[in-house]
Formats: sequence, structure tokens, C-alpha cells
Amino acid sequence: MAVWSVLALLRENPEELKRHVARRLMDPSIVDLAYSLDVEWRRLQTEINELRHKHNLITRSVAKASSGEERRLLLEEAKSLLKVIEEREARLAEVEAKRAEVLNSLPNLVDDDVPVGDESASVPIEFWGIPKVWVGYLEQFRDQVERYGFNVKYELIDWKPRGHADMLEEVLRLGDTVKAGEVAGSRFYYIFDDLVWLDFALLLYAIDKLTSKGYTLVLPPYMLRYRVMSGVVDLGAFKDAIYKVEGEDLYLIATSEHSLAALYYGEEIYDDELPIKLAGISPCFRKEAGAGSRDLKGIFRVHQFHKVEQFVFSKPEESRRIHEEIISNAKEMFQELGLPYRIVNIASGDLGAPAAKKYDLEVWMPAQGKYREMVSASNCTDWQSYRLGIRMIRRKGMTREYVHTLNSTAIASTRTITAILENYQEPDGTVVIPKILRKYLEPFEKAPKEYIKPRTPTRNMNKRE
RNA sequence: GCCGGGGUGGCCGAGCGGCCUAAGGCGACGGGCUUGAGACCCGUUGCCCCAUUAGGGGCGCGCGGGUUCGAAUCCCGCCCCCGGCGCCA
Repeated sequence: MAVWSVLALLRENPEELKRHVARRLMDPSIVDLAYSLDVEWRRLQTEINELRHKHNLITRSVAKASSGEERRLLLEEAKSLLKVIEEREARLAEVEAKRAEVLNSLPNLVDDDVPVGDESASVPIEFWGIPKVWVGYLEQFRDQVERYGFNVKYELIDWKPRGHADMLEEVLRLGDTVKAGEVAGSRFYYIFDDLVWLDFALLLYAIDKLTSKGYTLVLPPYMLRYRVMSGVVDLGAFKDAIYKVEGEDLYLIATSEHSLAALYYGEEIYDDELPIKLAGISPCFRKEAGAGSRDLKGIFRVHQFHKVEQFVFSKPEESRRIHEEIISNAKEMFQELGLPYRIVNIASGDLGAPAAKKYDLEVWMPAQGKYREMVSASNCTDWQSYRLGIRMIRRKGMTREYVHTLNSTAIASTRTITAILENYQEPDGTVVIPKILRKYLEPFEKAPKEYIKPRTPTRNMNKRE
């Protein structure tokens, strides 16, 4: 009754499924393999069912056997039948394992709205705000806007803003990635005082926003078992993103999305309980193994950060609407934070296996002269729920199908801080604190309120007063 | 971590090698009765395979193995819950 949409298409129209896979720039021959394994799996299952049926009939008659001789013959027959069943079952187990592996490597279907191609095919569909554009970046700014047929108002500035990494270590002197590198490795960081306050203020702001919209606040497990983790991420993520705890069947979450998706692991949800909207808060741990030397400086791309995440379980027919809703929530927050952004409809080749459609929210970074990803909002349809065994029961008719899951960043702390350091920077290096955050800093005596001021160099980085 | 008790269908709860084809109850869903609801009566109520009109079959008692012709029932490993001890923020 409940059939995973990808499996349904595999059986009904494998050629169409191939086109979906091809749109992701993956090898569609995996579909042929999945198809033949599925057919073979079903054939074997039918065969074994028939053999078992025979065996069951014999077994039931043993107890009623009228004579010792009849009983002996029945036992003999049952035993020989068992041998055949055993052999077939071994074969089934083999095929079944292979089939599961191949099915699990199938990506989600691609939504019709998704532009087809590699990452260069991703299209900005909306711009907001008035970016500060340094004269030296004017040309490349225009290219990032006009190429897509947009006309965006900007504020031209004649001084070049310092990059967030320089702000951190040289201007504000509130971060130390050198020492962190020495004691933990590259992509780790220490941040201090005002930036820590800012980190928490951002999280509080996101929590405040989402809970006021009816999202349930969740502090989830930071580690999950393999079988759960493999339901929420694709195989590539294990290699490039996920840390494992040595000697335990536990993996550190790369986002609270993983734990939130797992909240209904193996459960059924009645349709009248949906949608279930969650706001998760957690640290996120990422290996960033596939990142090479990209964004090595500063705290844009790091092994650990805090994030408030939106996660929704929805009825299938509502997931597209909710996808728009969660990206809108993110837009609202970045508008209130006063960070100029664009929304990008991510191309099929860059989606990631779980997502049928994905929007990124990218903030203009004045010191880099580029829009950079701050938020990623995905509609995973039934890809995760199939793997996690999370189904929906429709009251009307009591029919079962897989729920849809959606996720979106609300605020990722360190990354948003980098955007603030560049966008709220003044020529003398002062950073203005976005007004919306001030009420979250107000209760704390030592928290900054309006500005973060540059600090004069001291001989010893460890003495920060 | 150690000792003891326990995990049965959506929920409660019987069963402790073969009439378990998992009793009984509650709930839910469908139908009957009713102007409507309730009460009442009947049916359905997990997963998979084949056939899809009716149906046929297999599997399923925390998870995974094992013993047996036959396992919810016996054995082993793991997970989780409750109580006690220990340890700890």
C-alpha cells in the first residue's frame, strides 16, 4: 500500500526513472541494475513462498499422523524440502542485500521545477536588499545579477571591507584559528567575548522567531546509530561529512536535521497530526573532507558550529507549499538581520541525493564580492521517510503512505557571523550589531549592545582585555 | 558498569513447543440502524509476494542468530525500559 515513489517509478516506468537520475548527472545504468534485482527478488520470493506453503502443510499434518510410519515419511519429506528452501533462501538473502544496497543508492526523483545541469545551471530567482559593493567588485557584482536578468539597487563604496577572517584575528581580535589549528586542526576555531554573545544572540533570535510561528523547540541527540544515520544522509555524506565515534555504533550529527528526521523513526503518523513543525538547536559536526582547501581561512567553513534548523513532516500534497514556507521563514530572518541576499534554485546536478528540490539563500559578502550560501532549504519528499520507515495514515480509509520531510537552516551561527562582520563593517573596522539582535543581548551585563569595536594589538593574543 | 524484573498488533492484555490461523478488551476505519450523533449490530484493522475482479500464499510476538519436521513459547548475542547498587556533571 505504501510504496516509495522511486520504487514505484522503477517498476512502472524505469525509463522515466533513468531520466531523473541522468538529470543529476549520475550514471543511469544503476536503474537497470535496480530493475533486474527487483524482478529477481520478487521471483525468488514467490518461489520460496510456494515451497514454504508446501512445507507448512506437511508440518501441520505431522501432529495428526495416524501411524508411526506415516509420521516418519512426513518428517522425511519435510526435511528434504527444508534443504531446498534453505538453498533458495541463501540465494534470496544475497539478492535482497544487493537489491537493498542498490535501492539505497538511488537518489530522489527530481522536481519538475529544478533547472537541469551542473552547479552553473543553478538560477537565482529573487534578490533582496541593497548590497554594499566596493568599486573594485562592481563588475563582478553586476555579472552575478544581470546575467540572470535582474536589476538590483546597490550602494557603491570606495573602501574595501576587510574579509571576515581578518576582522576576526586582526581587527576585532576576537578569534584565534591558529591556536585552534595547533590543538585541534584546521577548520577549528576559538572565538571570544562579543562574538560568542553574537553567536548565542543569533540562535536565540532564530528560536524566538520559529517558536512564535508554532514550531516546537527541540534539543536532540547529537549522535545517532548507523542504521538511523544511513536513513537520513546519502553514502557520500558518510565519507565527506560524518564523524564516527570510535568503538561505538555512533555518529556525530552534521545537523540537527538528522536527529529531527529520526524523531519518528519506524513510526506511523495520522494525517490529522500533520504537519509537524520542529525547530532544532544543536552543534553540527562536519568533516568537510570533500572541501579541499576551499574557505580555509576564518570560520566560514568549519568542523563545528551551532545551528537552528527547521524541520517539517508533512502530507505529500502539502510539501511543496511547506517548502516555500520554510524558505520564506529564512528570508524573513535575513531581512530582519538586514543582510542582502538572493535565493537560488539549485540545479539538478548539485542537489544531493535526498532532495527533490532545493533553495539556497546566499548573502552578499562585500569583502569577497560574491553571494555565499547561508541557508539551504530542501524538500526531501519521501526519500528519508522511506529509509526511516516513517509513514502517514490517512484517517479516511486508513491507508498508509510515506510522509514527506523538509528541512531548512534557520540560522547557522558562525556563517551568519561572517556575513555580519562583512556587511556591518564600517571603514574604521567597527562592526554594528544588527538591531534585531539587540534585545537578545540586552539582559547580559557584559554583552555588546550596539557595536563591536576594533581592539588595539597586544603582544600576547592570550591576553584579550 | 554490576545484580534483579521486563519488552506480545495503534493501545491494554492472555498465551510459556503443534487446535496460535496470536484469545479478549479498547481505539480507529468501513457498513447497517438513525433526521444527525450516541448506544447497538456486522465487518476490517501489520509487512511482503503472486493475481488484481474475487482471491491465494508467505512472514510477523524488542532486534539478530541458533535448536526443531514445527518456536511468541527453548538457547545465544545485542538494544531498550523499570527497580537496586556503584560512578559522575
